[in-house]
Amino acid sequence: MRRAQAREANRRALLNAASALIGREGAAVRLEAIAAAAGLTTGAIYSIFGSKSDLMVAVLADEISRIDLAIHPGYDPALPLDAVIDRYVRTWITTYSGYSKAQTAFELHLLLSALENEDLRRKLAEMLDAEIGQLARLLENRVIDPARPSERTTPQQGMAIAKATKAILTGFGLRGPFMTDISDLARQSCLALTALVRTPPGAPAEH
Amino acid sequence: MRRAQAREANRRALLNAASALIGREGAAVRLEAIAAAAGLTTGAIYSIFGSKSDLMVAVLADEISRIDLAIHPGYDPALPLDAVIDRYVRTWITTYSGYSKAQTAFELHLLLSALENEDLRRKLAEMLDAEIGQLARLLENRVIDPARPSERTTPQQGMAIAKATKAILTGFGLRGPFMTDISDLARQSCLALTALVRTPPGAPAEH
Amino acid sequence: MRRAQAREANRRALLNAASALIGREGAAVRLEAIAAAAGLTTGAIYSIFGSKSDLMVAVLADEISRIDLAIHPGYDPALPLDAVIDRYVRTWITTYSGYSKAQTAFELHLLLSALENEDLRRKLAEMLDAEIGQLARLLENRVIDPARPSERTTPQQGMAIAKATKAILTGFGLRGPFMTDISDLARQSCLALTALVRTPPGAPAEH
Amino acid sequence: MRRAQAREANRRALLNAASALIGREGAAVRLEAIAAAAGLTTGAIYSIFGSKSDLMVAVLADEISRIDLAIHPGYDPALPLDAVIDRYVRTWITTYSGYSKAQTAFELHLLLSALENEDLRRKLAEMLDAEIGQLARLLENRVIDPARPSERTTPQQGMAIAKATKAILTGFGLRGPFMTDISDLARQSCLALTALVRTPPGAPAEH
DNA sequence: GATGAATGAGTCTTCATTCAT
DNA sequence: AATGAATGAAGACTCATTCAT
Repeated sequence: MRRAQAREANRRALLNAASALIGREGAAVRLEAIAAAAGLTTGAIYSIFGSKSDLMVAVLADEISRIDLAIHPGYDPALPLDAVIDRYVRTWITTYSGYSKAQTAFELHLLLSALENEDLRRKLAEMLDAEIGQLARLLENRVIDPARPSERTTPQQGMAIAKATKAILTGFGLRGPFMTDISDLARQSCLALTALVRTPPGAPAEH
Repeated sequence: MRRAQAREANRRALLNAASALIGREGAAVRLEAIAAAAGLTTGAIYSIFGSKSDLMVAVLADEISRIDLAIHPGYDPALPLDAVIDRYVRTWITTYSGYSKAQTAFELHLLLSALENEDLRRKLAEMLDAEIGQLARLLENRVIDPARPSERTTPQQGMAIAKATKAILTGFGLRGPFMTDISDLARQSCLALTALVRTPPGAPAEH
Repeated sequence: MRRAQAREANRRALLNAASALIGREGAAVRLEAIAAAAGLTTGAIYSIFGSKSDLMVAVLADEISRIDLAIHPGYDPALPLDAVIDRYVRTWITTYSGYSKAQTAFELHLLLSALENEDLRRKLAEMLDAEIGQLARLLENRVIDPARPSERTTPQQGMAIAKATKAILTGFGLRGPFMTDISDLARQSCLALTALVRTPPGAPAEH
Repeated sequence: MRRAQAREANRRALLNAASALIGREGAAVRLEAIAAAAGLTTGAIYSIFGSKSDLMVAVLADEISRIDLAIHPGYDPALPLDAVIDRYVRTWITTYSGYSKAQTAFELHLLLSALENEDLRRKLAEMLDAEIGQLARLLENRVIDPARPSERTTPQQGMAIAKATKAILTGFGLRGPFMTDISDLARQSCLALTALVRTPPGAPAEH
């Protein structure tokens, strides 16, 4: 029994070390560095994970479950659409501006690994889907225009705005290190996205 | 004089070969493969570009200017804002859907390198700025609402929409490999961004 | 424990192989050749020495200690100064005449590297100091003139002769490839250096 | 005729550039660097010298003739042996302490090249022989012991001391960068070498 | 006679992976 | 189960040399 515990502890140590080092140095970290940071040797990685790529998958899976744990609680159902978005984006901006370059780098590395590894790709796709789903649920059944309180977002509309919002935030996030202050524009852009579900006086142009 | 032409032809051949191979195999392509595909040798790459990483930067710059070329051939100044955006996004989608996973990966690689290398960061920032500037110029002085033809986008407004548009396209581009068909949503989202400059009947919510 | 022994054996094998090949082909030997001659692979060299240049330093240190080992096995304390020198020089000549041109070249290479690399310079300086120190200890407290057995070399005198002896041997060694047979002259010159500590009937000329 | 002059000028420029760069960077200088320093291109080197190694030979030959030009004039024939040596060594020390590391490096490079190229070796051997011959002539027919003015050095003795002196100075010269102040010891050691031709009261020990 | 663009062989170095202990 | 020494394939980069202009 104690054997199994020790092994689990080693697994954890390696996972943490890997996560930290990937954030700092990228996916090209040497296994020896990870092992050393965990107080072990490369052999242990092979004993526990089988290969570098398997270790990477494990790190991603671990990261995903960690994020899931930190998920945001429901907002007041009475809030109108733009208020929800505004709140969400403000939270995102706050969180993101606290992000170090290293963390951004870490996510890019994960994306990259996922692009090169079908297993990872699927896992990441699931994770992103779940994330979007959560936001979509937050955005559905919301009053769009306070003047017409009966008109509320459908689940499909919630999903559409969720996807667009996530996309624009991703875009601003990545371009952040290359531009000057974007937080205001990011917020206003997200609010502008509510136009996706606003029926203008004229005609909505579907393709 | 023919010497310079030959060199330029070689440069082009290398750029094309590199672009194609990176699209197929990712940024890890061997220089020898690129050189061979261009009918040259690795030495030529060093003679012309100086190093692998410099070649990469050149490829990216070339890629960007290629997209720009495909897009900006002078739009009719009479087109209203949303028509210009619609056209721009359609072109982008066409170009981008021809993009392979590997090409996306290539861009991520460059972003990452740029995060770790101040020189590269600056270069990339410049390129992105220029890119946005071009789009901004396309979007300025456009009729916003056909009903009020005298009201046109200011340069500041053009810049704001350009930034937001680029961000959202970046976001959709990156998330593409992990989502199903996003082209319609991408287009509509971009159009929704025109809300950034539309004066709603009610009150504009500045922070 | 056997692991450490095996590693040490590999270290030795690489050192010997390197020494032999450098003697035959010069400092430009390929690492692969050295590794192969030792029945190992290039990776082993990096595992054990870290780099080619570190291997080179190790070879030199080994070479020096080998000569020292061959020479200093405790000379009889009763031997007078000139006998010790005579013996020392004879050993040196024997060792050195086994030296190939390439080995001389190897030492020149190291000297050069040391002139261009402060780290190496210090290391080499230490090694040379130690070498001289050993010889100096061999030469101190020796009877200078059998007729006056109570008069013995001081440590300072031992050091002076050691330095001069080493210098002249270095000189003869380097000039060897460009001159015909110098061994007799080398030996006699070293003996002549004892004049440094012999009180001539007349006056000692200090500067 | 002007063609030939231009070519000769280019030859000189390349020779000078090569000499300077070898002194600074060693024999591993790239031809392009030499050519650039001479305001030409690598092709010119091949046109004029044929190959890198041929250029090296030409540089050495040039260097030799330059040194020959700077040769020292005869000393007063009445000076006794040790005075001549003393004077010679003092001059050497003065000259040598003005030597830059680069110059020492340059000579080492020449030695090295000579060890690897039979042509160069022969040329250098000739040069060194000539040098020693000159010193030998300076040292022959000199009074050894002022008390016995009729006893003078034979040509053979002059040659022997010359060889030994040159050797010890070479040795001290090379070890200079690795030791602290050696000038006094160098001078005294050279004077001690006169013991080679001094008949001690006892018996001279020939092998 | 000089140019300079391209060649291409030559080598060091890295690092995931294996396996005897 | 972990160690850690050795493997060995992979690849970037250098630079003397060639040759069409």
